[in-house]
Amino acid sequence: MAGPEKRPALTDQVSEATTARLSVYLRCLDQLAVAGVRTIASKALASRFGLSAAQIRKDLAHFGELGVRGVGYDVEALQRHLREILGLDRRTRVAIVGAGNLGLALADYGGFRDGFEVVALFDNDPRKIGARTRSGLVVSHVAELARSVERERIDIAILAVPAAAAQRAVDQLVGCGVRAILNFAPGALRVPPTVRLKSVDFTASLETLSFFLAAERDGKGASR
Amino acid sequence: MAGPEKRPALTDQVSEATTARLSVYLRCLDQLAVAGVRTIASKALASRFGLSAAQIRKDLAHFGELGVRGVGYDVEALQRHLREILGLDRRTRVAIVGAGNLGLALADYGGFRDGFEVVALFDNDPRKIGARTRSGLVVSHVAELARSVERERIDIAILAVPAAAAQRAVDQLVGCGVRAILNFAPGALRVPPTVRLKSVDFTASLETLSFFLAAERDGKGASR
DNA sequence: TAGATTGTTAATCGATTAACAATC
DNA sequence: TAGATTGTTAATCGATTAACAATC
Repeated sequence: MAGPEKRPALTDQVSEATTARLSVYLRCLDQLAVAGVRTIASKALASRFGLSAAQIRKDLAHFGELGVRGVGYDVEALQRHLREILGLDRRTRVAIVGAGNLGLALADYGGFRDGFEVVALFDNDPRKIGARTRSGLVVSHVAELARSVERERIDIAILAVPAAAAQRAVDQLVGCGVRAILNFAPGALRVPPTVRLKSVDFTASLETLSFFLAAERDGKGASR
Repeated sequence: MAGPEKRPALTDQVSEATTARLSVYLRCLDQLAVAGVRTIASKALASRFGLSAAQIRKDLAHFGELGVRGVGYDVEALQRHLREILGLDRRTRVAIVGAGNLGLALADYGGFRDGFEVVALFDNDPRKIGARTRSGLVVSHVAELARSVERERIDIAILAVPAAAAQRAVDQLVGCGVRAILNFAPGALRVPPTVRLKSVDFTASLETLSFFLAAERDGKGASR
């Protein structure tokens, strides 16, 4: 006799690629809602980005029957669903580690979705401690990290330190109990399997473009 | 009788994923070289990040016989090869469009590889024109874009404008003949097939992390 | 020669796309 | 009912991994 059905965890079923697309779908729905569109078909949605309608339907189907056959998706309802799926229906408290150019820019960046609040900013350079961002956030010393993560109930840490300092900073964050890290430092980082690390390696992205330019220059270029 | 062998373009053979990894390999080799390591096996290299040795060998094999059987890869030689493959053996001239927090931070960011030079910075806000970054770069009006792209021989444009302005800016860049764009604005963008667009959507990455936290909270969380 | 490690081919895995029955 | 479009299953495609012959 079989044991009780153990449904596989949602995060195991849903690929990283799918998850990343959910954000893009939501952003598009926001535009549609503003434009007064009430209902949209996967095909119409697909034509807005370069994706296939089947992929959109499959991505969304992970989370239940979100559409209506013969009709399409209700824009507002799907917005609400995606917001909830992405955890955007609650406040997410963010700490930024690294108060250099990038860390400061991210602290004042206006493009995060409602719900994300940058509540702490750290650096290890004594000269930066106590400085204020334009939005009034004060730079704290990383020695305060553990205390702050607990008191401020940090959900996600954004890492904006130089590559050479990144692994140590990650280790500190993990030691403080941070479960999710968005890393802007280039290069590979190690985290224990319980911690989610997502890296935004824009230097590598830039070098990818450089690769394509070099290949085209050499006449080995793409034909696309 | 068959026509002359038409070798498929290098950029068609090599996947985007492979290309992105080349940067990471190179960064690792730089560390090894500094540490005085002369030779490294794919297996040892793999253990440094979470990748498999087979994948590294396969990635590198796209570009010729870069290793020595029975021995491994010569660190310095592989460094040189990767630099050349990635086009890092020449200067790459970069323009940044958008002089907000992020654009200014990127203009002064110290982490780009040698060879990348930020030579121009644009905005459409008259109040920002003429301002100087810490490194002395002057903000120009986007109306100057076409002239500047030609005169400054811009290779790559970095887009750091708000989401709402991104598509228009992309269209302008494309109109000016820019062939490669690194985009930091969230959301989907359209470019003609001749232009390489690489997006760094860190807001989507942040929302991905938020998704995992939400899933774990609901007990649907990952088991990994 | 024996041991090690590559480059490459074959097997596996996962993600995307196509097709279609279900159903509004 | 006819037309449209979903959710889902099957087919395709591509990328990763495993295996091994080549060779230092």
